[in-house]
Amino acid sequence: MGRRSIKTQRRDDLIRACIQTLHEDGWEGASLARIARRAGLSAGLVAHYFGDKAELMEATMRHICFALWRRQADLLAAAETPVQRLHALIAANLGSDQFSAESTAVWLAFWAQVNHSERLARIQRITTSRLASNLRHALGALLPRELPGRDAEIRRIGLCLAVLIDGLWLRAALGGITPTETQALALSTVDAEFARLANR
Amino acid sequence: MGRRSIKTQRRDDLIRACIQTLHEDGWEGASLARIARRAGLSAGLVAHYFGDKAELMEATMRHICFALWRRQADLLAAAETPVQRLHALIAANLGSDQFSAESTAVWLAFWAQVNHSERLARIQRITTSRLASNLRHALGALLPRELPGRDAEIRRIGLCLAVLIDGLWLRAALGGITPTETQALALSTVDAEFARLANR
Amino acid sequence: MGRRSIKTQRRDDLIRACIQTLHEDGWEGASLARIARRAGLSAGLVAHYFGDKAELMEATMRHICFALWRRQADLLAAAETPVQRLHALIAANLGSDQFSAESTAVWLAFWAQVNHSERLARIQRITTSRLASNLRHALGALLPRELPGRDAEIRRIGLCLAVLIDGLWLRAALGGITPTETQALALSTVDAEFARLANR
Amino acid sequence: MGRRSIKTQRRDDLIRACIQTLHEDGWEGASLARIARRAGLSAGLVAHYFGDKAELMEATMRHICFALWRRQADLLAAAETPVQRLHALIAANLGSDQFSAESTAVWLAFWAQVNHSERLARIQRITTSRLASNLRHALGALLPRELPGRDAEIRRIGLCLAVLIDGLWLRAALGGITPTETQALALSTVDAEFARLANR
DNA sequence: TATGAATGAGGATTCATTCAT
DNA sequence: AATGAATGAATCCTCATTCAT
Repeated sequence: MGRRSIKTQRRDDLIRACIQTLHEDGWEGASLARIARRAGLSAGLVAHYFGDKAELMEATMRHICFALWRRQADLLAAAETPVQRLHALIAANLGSDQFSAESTAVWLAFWAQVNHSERLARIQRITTSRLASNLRHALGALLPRELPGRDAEIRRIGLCLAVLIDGLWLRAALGGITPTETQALALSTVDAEFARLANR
Repeated sequence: MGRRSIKTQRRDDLIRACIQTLHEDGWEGASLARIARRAGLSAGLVAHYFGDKAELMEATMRHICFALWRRQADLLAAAETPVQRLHALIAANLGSDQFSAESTAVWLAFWAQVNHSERLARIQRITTSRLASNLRHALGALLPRELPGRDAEIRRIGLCLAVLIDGLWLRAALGGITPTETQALALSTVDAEFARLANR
Repeated sequence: MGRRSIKTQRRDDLIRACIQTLHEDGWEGASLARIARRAGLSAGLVAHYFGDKAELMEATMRHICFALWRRQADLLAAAETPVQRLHALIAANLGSDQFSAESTAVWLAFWAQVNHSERLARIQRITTSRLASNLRHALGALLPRELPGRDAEIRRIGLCLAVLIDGLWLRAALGGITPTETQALALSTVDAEFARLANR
Repeated sequence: MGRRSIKTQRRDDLIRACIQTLHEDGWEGASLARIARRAGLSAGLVAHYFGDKAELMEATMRHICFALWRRQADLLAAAETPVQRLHALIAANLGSDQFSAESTAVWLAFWAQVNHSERLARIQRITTSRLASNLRHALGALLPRELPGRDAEIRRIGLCLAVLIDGLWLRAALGGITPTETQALALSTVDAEFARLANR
C-alpha cells in the first residue's frame, strides 16, 4: 500500500499541529501562523490544503470524532454480551486513549464554537446522537421486556450516562479528574440505576 | 436605599452587555467595541472602568458565579431537612434562573478560557469546590453513620452529582435539553444511588 | 464659520491622498497603507473613518463627481443664452480645473472598476446621465422648433458630444492631449453639426 | 498547413482565458490561478510559457491589438475609393467583431494600467498612432488640395474621429451603447465635418 | 511538458489600548 | 465622566513565483 500521498500527509500534520496548539494555546491562541509553525510548514500552506481556517478546524474536529467513533466501533465489535457492550461504550468514551488532556481540551475549544458555526454544530450533533443511540441500543438488550415504562427508562438511563460522560470530559478538560476514576464512576452509576429498577 | 454610584451602574451595564454578547457572538466575537456599543457606551470606557478586557471578562465570570452562589445560599437557607438541602442544591444549579441559554453559553465560553487564564481558573475552581463541598455536606447528613465506606460513598455520590450537573449545563449550552427535564434526571439519579446503597 | 470637524478634515485628507495615489500608482498600487502614509495617517484610520476600502474608493469617486457637477452647475448658472449654456457645459467638462492629469487618471482607474462594483457603477451612471440631460436641454433651446426629426437630432448631437468628451478624458488620461486643444475640438464639432443641419 | 506547436497552442489558450477573465473579473480579479484554471491548466505553466504575469498581460494586449490591426488592414485592402477607405476604418474599429463586450472590457482594464507599465504604454501608443495615421491618410485623399488650412483640417478631423472612436469604446465597455448605433454616429459626424468645410 | 508543493510578501481588516480633550 | 481620535500589532487570506519531480 505504500506511502501516503503528500496531500494526506500534510493534512495530517496540520491537523495534529492544530490539536496540539488548541490544547496549549486555546482557540484564541490558535492562529494559522502558530499552527503552521508547529507543523514545520509555512502559513500559506493551510490555504493550499484546507482552503480556510474554518475548514482546518472542521477537519480537526472531524478527526477527533472519527477516532472516537472508530474506538467505539472496535470495542463494540469485540463485545459479546449486552453487558459487555455497555461497558465497551463506557470504555471507549472514557478510555485513556481518547480521554487525554489533549483530546478533552480540544473538545472544550470546539464546544465553545458550536453555537457559532453550523458546520461544527452538525459534527457535534452527530457525535452526540451516535453515542445516545448506541447507549439506548445496549440498554435495550439489558432491561427485561416486561419492565413497566421500559422505553422511558431506556431513554432516561441513556441520557444520564451520556450526560455523565460529557460532564467527565468537561471535568477532565478543566483538570480535575483522572481517567481511571471516571470509568469506575460511570460503571457504579449504571449499577445504581439497575439497583433502582430492581427496587421498584 | 439610595442611588447606586455611577461607577457601579456603568460596570453593571458593561457586564450585562458582555454576557449578552458572549451569548450571541461567542468569545471570539465579543470585542470591546461590540460590548460597549450594546451597553450604549464608548469603547474607551472599558479601560476607565475595568482597566482591561481581561478584567472585564473576569468580572463578568465573577458576576455569573456570584449569582449562582447566592442562589445556592438562599435555597439552602430555606431548606429544613437534609433531603430538602440536597434538593435545594439541585434546584439552585438547575433552576430556570441560572440554567438559561445565556448563562450556560457564557459558562461554555469561559470554560474554554480557563486553561489559559489563571484568574479565570481560580474562579472556576472556587465554584466547583464550593458546590462539591455543599453536596458532600448535604449527603453527609443523609447517609447513616454506620454505613461501611461511608466517606468514600459521600465523595463518590457527590462527584457523580456534580459531574452530572456540569454535563447538564454543557448539554443545555449546546442546545439539546430543556431545564425541566434536568432536575428530574438529577433527582432520579439520587434515588438510584440511594437504592444502590440500600441494596448492598 | 469655524474649523471643520476633525472627521470631515480627516476624510478629506484621505480622499485627497487616495486621488494622488490612484494617479501615481494606479488602482493596483493604491493600497490602504500607501494611501494612509501619504495622508500622514495610520492605515487603521481608514476603517475608523470609512469602514472599508471600498467605501473610501466610493467616497473618492463621489468627491470627483461632485467637483464636476458643481462646476457644471456654476458655469450653467452664469450662462445667459442657449449658446452660452452649451459652451458652459463644454467648459465645465474640459476646463483645466477638472481636466487635469490627476482627475483623468482617477477616472480611468474607476472606469476599470465600474463593471465590478455596483456602487461605483451607480455613480458613473448618474454622472453620465446628468451630462447627457444637460446637453440635451441646452441643445433643445438651440435647434429650431420646426426642424424635421428634431428630437432625434438633439439625442444624436448630445450623444456625440458626450462621447467626444469621454474620449477626450480618456486621451488626456493616457497622456496624448492638452486641455486647451480639447475645448476647441469640441466647439468645432458643435459648429460642424450645426452646419450639417443648416445644409440639409 | 500542419498542427500548431503545443507551445503556440498553450499560449493561445492562456491568452484567451486571460481575456475572458479580465472581462468577467476585472484586472484585480485576474489572478494567475484563475486564468490558468479557466484554461484548464495549472498555474505554474504561466511561468513556463510567459515567464511572468506581466508578460502574459502584455501578450494579451498585443493579441487584442493584432486583431484590430489585422481587421483594419483587411478592410482597407478591400476598399477601392477614398470614401470606402474612411468607412473601412470606421467599420474596422466599430465592427461587431472588435467592438464586443469582451474586447472593450479588456481595453478598459489595459487603459487603466498603461500609465504604470511602459511596455503596455508602448503598445497603446502604437495602436493609437496607427489609427491616427490611417485616418489622416484616408482624409488626405478626400479633402481638396486647394482647401485653405488643409493640413490642420486633416489633423483636426482625424483627431475628432479617433477621439470619438475611443469614447465609443469606453461607453461600450461601461455598458451604455449598442454596436450598431456607433457606426452611424461616427459616419454622421464625418458628414457633419464635410458639411462644415463646404459651408465655409 | 506539466504538476502541484512550498514559500514569503503584501493586503485588508479587526482590535485592544492609549490619550487629548 | 466620557468621547472618539489614533496607533500598531496581529490575523487571515491571496498571490506570484520558484522548484522538484
